[in-house]
Amino acid sequence: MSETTRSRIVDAAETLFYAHGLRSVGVDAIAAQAGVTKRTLYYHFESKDALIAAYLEARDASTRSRYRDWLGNDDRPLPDRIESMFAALASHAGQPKWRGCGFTRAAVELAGQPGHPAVLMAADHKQRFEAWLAEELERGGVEAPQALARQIMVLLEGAIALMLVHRDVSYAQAAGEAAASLVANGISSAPALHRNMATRAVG
Amino acid sequence: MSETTRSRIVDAAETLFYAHGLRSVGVDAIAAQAGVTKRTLYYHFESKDALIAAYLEARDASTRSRYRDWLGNDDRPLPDRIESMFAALASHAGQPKWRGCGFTRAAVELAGQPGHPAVLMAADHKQRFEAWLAEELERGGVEAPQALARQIMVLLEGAIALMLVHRDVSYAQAAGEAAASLVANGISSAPALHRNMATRAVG
DNA sequence: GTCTATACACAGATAGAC
DNA sequence: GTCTATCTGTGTATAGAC
Repeated sequence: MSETTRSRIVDAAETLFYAHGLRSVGVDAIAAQAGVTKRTLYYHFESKDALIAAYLEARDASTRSRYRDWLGNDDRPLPDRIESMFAALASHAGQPKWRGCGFTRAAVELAGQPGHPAVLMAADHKQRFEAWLAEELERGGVEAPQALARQIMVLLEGAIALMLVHRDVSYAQAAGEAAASLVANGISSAPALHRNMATRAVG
Repeated sequence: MSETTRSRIVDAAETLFYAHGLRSVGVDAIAAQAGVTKRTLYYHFESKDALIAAYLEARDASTRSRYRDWLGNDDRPLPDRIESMFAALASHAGQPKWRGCGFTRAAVELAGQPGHPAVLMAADHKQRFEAWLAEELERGGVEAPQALARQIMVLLEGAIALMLVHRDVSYAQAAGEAAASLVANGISSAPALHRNMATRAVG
């Protein structure tokens, strides 16, 4: 079947691109991993760039649904849900095969080519993610959901980058505590309900 | 002179590696940019990896001194100084040639080779940076300087990554406001002195 | 649709003259 | 110390048979 061949190629591309990066992986390696020849790969994909696009498109939905699971849908307080999301990220990042965010890494690798399709796809993904976060925050009763979503994005992104550099998942915990504090302070402006941010942040 | 030739090569490497990435730039291009031949380049550097190391070493001191300038040394309140640092980052990131953090980008490009010297240099640089931040926070009277320095690192790193992806410097502003709030709350635990984080964060 | 074989450019690195 | 010329591997992509 053509569909299964194509999907095998995409699976191989996902595995190798995420593990080693875009430029480090050649189409030879992807074809070999998929169990086909280069010629077959080029029958299904016009170019390596098209394969990169297919790789990122496959990751988009799965990544967002993963974070949806991490945030959860229960009736717990929103700050706790946010902190749980960061805790799940830390656990995920501790796995040996974890290599950060595939979208950010693609944008970084192609930073010299701002118009590259993969860079645009990365920006779209991040924007959709941020919009989803804002929706969740709004449903949770946050006063300024968009501004807060942006700050949580920064914390997520920074934690991922530093966990990748240092191989130390504690950055996600520090980020999660900061995020939870921001959310807690954004839900109610009554002073009595404010958590002590310094205490939480130091945790 | 041998020294000037070598430094011309390093300058060329800095320009090209930062602009286009490590793997995208070949030694041919660096030699051409430096005005020497490949053979001369290989007389001064054992390998491309050695050249990459020289590139990162040259960036280490300059990057840290740049942030030192941005933070300033005056007697303004620490939260304002931190926010100024993020504002300066935003201004810097708005320049057309800006391409994010060279160290993070190196670590990302080489994520598939965790033991690579450049990855270790990136980790060292980040660690030194974080230690410097902690010192400054401690001098500013912050209660938990190390934990706070780590959170500010996360905010810096995340802002840089998202500015690179979106080409939108407002992420640095959002991060700066969050950082200033964290610092303000970390200086004094007296409730009356706590800034309203939500108000600041939305700004 | 999938194969074998190959074109063509460019990568990092080296030989040996001057 | 710097040059011209070259080696060898690998990169993306293609020709043409089956």
